[in-house]
Order: sequence, then structure tokens, then C-alpha cells
Amino acid sequence: MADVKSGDDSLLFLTDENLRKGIEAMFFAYRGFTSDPDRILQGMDYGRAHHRAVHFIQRAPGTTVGNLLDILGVTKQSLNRVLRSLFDDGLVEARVGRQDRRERHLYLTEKGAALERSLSDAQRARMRSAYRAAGPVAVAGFRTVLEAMMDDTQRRQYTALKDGST
Amino acid sequence: MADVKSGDDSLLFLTDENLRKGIEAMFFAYRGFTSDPDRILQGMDYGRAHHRAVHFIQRAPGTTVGNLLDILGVTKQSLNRVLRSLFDDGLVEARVGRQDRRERHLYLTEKGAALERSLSDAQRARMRSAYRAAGPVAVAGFRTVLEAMMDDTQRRQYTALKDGST
DNA sequence: CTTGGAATGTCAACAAGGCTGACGTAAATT
DNA sequence: AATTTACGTCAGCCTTGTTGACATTCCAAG
Repeated sequence: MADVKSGDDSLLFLTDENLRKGIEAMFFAYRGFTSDPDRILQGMDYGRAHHRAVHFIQRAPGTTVGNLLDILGVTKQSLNRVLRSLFDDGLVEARVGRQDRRERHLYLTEKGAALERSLSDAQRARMRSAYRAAGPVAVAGFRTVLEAMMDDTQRRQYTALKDGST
Repeated sequence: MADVKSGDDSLLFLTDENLRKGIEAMFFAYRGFTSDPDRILQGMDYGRAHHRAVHFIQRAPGTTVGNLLDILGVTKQSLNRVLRSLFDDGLVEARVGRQDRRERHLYLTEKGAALERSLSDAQRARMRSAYRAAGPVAVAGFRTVLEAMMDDTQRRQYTALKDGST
């Protein structure tokens, strides 16, 4: 890692100043990233945690509670509180596993799918506009850097999702 | 800007599937992004909110409370709780403004700078490794897309910081 | 067939870090 | 002199995370 001397060209993008800019860009961009769904959810009884749950259930219908726990990286108590309200309001339903009847497979109801769509549409609209403004080459770089920023565990989950439903 | 019909090539990167991957990449990458400082802070009496405050005070020494409120996008009550503990522990000091004596200008003490450095080092290390793995072209794209994802207000703040101390 | 462990649900208690509303003070501005 | 600005603070609330403990159901291995 300390091979700054291996060549002085093209390593200028690794200066502390550039890294700091990247850090701040992540901070501000993430705020934008979450702002539209947050705005939609405020006023309803839901928050960002519900958005995440609904997103990943949509993404991988039939996923189990345990799998969702791994992806979201929270405790079961925390997730359960969220899931319970989604059950109660008829946005998500859980079906007992056929093979392993301890497992609960999670699915969005029509109502749940509708909410997910509205959140997803808003978030994708911002993403689309950013992508369009930046162009395909920039987008490829964006994804490459993000992937390199993940922990191994997270990257495995990301890749599994990415490939899973392509 | 809605010129989807203007050509069918090279717009494939705007598919919903690609947008969804970008969204999930943001989610997982942000977790990695915050994980190292979070790990360092846990156990101390501090959290992510303290990290943010200390970061931007380091970035713009002498900044006012009001300015910090704008950047962080939280209420003064929320920020005040954080700042008070930083004052009490001698990590940050506030000096009354010379021109406008209502303003408090914020500075890190030696101790505060030391904490900031340890957090910043950890976060930059991850960033540097991601940057190096991705290469300069990808990094440029990364920054371009992130900037395009921000709200106008946030982008102005980001740009002001970016240019301010270059 | 029994038993250990896995997958899930749930109760209770707590902490961090957001929020609103209300009020106070000092200083600048009009 | 009156108003506005910058900041601090008290009180209370919400969301979302945490730990710990315990119950249930059920697969799988001995």
C-alpha cells in the first residue's frame, strides 16, 4: 500500500485531499439518496427501516427472516418490530416454509407492492437523473468504487442479489 | 432531457435493473463507509454524530454553529447535545466572534484533532484502498455520479467545501 | 425416538440521535 | 427603542438500533 514511490504519475488521485472529497461526496450524496423515500414515508407510520425491509422483500420474494437479518445487518428484535407492523397493516405476508416449516417466507401483498413501487420510483428517478447526467462511463466507475468500498461480507450479499435476479 | 427516443444505443445503463443495482450498491457501500469510524467510536461515549461534527470542524476550522447546522442538516437542539459533550471533554472549543460577537467559532483542540485523525485515518484507508483498486477513471466517475445525486443545496455546500480548502 | 440445535417470535429495558415547541439572553440591526 | 439574529437549553417525543431472557416449533443426528 505504501508504494507511492513506484511511480509518480496517475497516483495523484490518491491524495488525502482527494480522499476527503470522496468522503464528503458520500456523505452529501447519501443524504440525497434517502431523501425522497424519507419524504414519502414521513407522515405514514413508517420509516427508513420499513423501506429497507420492503425493498429487499421485493427484490427477493420468498426470502426468509434469517436471510433478511443477514442482509440488513440488524438484530432480529429490531427487524421483528418492523415486520410486525408490516404484517399488521397487510403490506407483507409470511408463508410457512414447505421444506423447513420453521422458516417464514416473506412476500409483499398488493398493498405492499404498491408502497414499494412508490418508494422505488422516487429513488430510481433521482438515480436515473444522476446516471443520465453523468453518462455510462462514469456510472461504471461509480459502481466499481462502491463495490470496492464494501466489506467482503457485504460484497458477497450484494453480488448474490445482483446476479440472483438478473 | 427526456430524449430516450433520440437513440437506442448506450442508454442501456438506464434500465430499472441497473438503477436498482446502483441503489443497492449505495446501501451496502455506505455501511462499509461508516463501519470503521463506528467501530472506533463504540465504547467511547461518542457516535456517528460526533464524528460528523468533528470532521467538519477539522475541515473548516473557525466555522460557526449556524454554518455547521446548515451542513449537517440537523436541528440546533440535536447538534447542541453533541457539541456540549465535545466541549465538556475538551475536544472542541468555541471562541466568540470578533466581528459578530453572537457567533461562536469552533476549533478542535489537540485532543479533538487526535480523535479526528484516528477516525479520518481509518475512513481514508478504506477509501484509498477502494480508489486504488478501482483506478483513476472509475474514481472520477464515482465522484461525478455522487455529485449528480445531491440536492442543489447539498451540492452547493459540498462544492463550497471542496473548493474552499483546496 | 429422543434430544440438541436452528429458525423464529416476543417481552422488557435501554441508548443514540433525530424531532418539535417554548423560552431566555446577548448582540447586531433597523 | 424595537426587532431580528445567533445561540443555548429544558422538556418531551419518535424511530431504530442494542442486549438479555425465554418460548415455540421443527429438523436432524445420535
